[in-house]
Amino acid sequence: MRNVTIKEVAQAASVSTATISRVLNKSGYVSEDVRQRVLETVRQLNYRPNAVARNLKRDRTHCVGLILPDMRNPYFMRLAREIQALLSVRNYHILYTDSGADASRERIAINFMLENRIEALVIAGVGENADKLREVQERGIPLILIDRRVEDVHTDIIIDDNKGAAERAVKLLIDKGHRKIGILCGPEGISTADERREGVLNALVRAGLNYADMFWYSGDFSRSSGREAARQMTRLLEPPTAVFSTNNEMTFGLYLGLKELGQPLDFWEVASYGELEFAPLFANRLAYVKQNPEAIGRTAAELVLERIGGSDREEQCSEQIMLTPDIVCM
Amino acid sequence: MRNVTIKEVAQAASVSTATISRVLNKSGYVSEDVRQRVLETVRQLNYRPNAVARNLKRDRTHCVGLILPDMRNPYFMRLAREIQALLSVRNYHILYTDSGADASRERIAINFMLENRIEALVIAGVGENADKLREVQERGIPLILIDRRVEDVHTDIIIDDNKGAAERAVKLLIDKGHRKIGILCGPEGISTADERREGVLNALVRAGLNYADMFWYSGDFSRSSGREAARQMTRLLEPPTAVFSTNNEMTFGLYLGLKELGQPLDFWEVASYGELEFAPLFANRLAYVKQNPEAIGRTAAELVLERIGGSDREEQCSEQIMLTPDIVCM
DNA sequence: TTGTAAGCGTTATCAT
DNA sequence: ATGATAACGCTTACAA
Repeated sequence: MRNVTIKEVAQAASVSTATISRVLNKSGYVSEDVRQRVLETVRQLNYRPNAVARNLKRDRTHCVGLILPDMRNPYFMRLAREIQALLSVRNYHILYTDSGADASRERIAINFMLENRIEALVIAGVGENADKLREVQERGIPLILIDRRVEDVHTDIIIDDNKGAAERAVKLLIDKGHRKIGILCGPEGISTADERREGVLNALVRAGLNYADMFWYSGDFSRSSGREAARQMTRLLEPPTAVFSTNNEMTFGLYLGLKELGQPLDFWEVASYGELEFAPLFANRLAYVKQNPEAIGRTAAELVLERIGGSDREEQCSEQIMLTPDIVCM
Repeated sequence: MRNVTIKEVAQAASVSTATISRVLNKSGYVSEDVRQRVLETVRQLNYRPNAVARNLKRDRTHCVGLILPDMRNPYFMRLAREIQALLSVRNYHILYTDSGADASRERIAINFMLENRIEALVIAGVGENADKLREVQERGIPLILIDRRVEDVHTDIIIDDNKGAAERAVKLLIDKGHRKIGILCGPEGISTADERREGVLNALVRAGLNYADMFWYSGDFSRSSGREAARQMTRLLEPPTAVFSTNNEMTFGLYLGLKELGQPLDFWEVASYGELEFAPLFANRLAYVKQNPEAIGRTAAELVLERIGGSDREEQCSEQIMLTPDIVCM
């Protein structure tokens, strides 16, 4: 069954396409009986307007792009869900891509979205596509960074106080008396990783501890790198007595690693940046930085609507919205 | 910076729009020097073709719709990620909606997708929109059901052998000697819930056990209903000695409930339909039906491509692909 | 090898 | 209150 066009509806209802359009968009005047007749014909022919044509004509798509590094991470999905929920109320829809934390896939996704004339882009970027992101801006598309900064891109951003929170988390370990701490870092270049590392350093310095006394593990925010860290740290002659993991997936991996190694899960005092959903089930000796992905999502959605629908003053100031997460001890 | 149109590029390169189009699409003949000149101009003007216009003209959007009931459930997200990965290789993109297991939101999403002329729809439906789904089919859009059936909709479907797997899981509990089992059911009307319930009944009948001797809890596949089940079951004068939970979220909730009630996590022998990512960390007395969302995603993606690109024989047979999950004991 | 122009399905302006 | 009709930005016969 081919799709019916507005022209065919017009013919069937013996009115002009303009009238059909007016009825369907509730724009302009149309007499009640004609309106009824049109509506009836629309129903009979099961007419469904072609949004592609409408988008071309109106030069708006009601689509917002969303690019995230991993849709299996509940943190990002809670965030995504919140955005979607809020935008859908205003009849905006999401073109969603999982970049897999891969710069080239991210580029492809941005290009696709550009060609499809998304009206705004929300992205937790891998950090290497500053040029593309600037292009987005130059084309007048509101760009909203979430979770991570991108060097040389200046725009709205919604982000944790990564440094501060990491510092507090590590301080907590130090206050409990730990002097040798395993630090599981994320990939350099990702702003969250860098800032959290800075926070760690701050905490050490303030406590008069030595950088070199810690065990530094450089991971990639993945589960498997957390696992690997566990393996390495248990093998040390003098293993750390506590661990600070800079993201939730690595923390998860750390526990998986301990389990595989036959060690008890409370082998270390652990502090984690980011929550583990299942932590309440078993954890003791665990503290975590409680992020609020829903808040980020909500703020992002509001900002999108503001920027899209907003006034036409060309230069709006870009906002940096910083969230201060709590630290939760189990 | 307004978007440049093909016309402007043509002017700047002093050729016709047709030539630009030919260069960019590598279609038809164009001399090498003109080609170079065009490419250069395209670069200089930073021209980016308008996919909306192209889609209208070509009558294809390269978009596939995906509707899932909950993007926070890792099961669905693993599935979604796999679909996306495979489709993106063939330059297809995903229009993704979280229906929140809500029929009316699902309707809205389907309508939106219909208007936006998606080329195929993959959906784990709530079950109440058979009419809409049939409309999708009638419009010639390949429809692929995953995970759940929808009554009166006949099309490709990729699905677990829910009944068989549930039966085996319950048999396992019975074989271990359990005679009073708590059964955590999902919402009636959702095919997975219904089929798993059937599987349970089969297992009971085959073992000569009495329906009425079990504790039946009717939940909604959510974490909180699992929690509530734990509360009710521990309050019984004669609590069950084992539990079969018909989905992963309820199993999670069950454990959360136990924890809140101050009970040990191995209070019950548990069998769960669907995996808990963190189960390896603590679980004993847990068996689970190991689903394979990646396989479902992969199969769905392949089917989409086959249906879209496939030959034009109008009537292709619809396939029912049934996966047989293993049961894993921890 | 290149250009002209019709048309994709809408919306919106201008007549009437 | 309604109808013609010119766009929107592209692709693709068809001409040249």
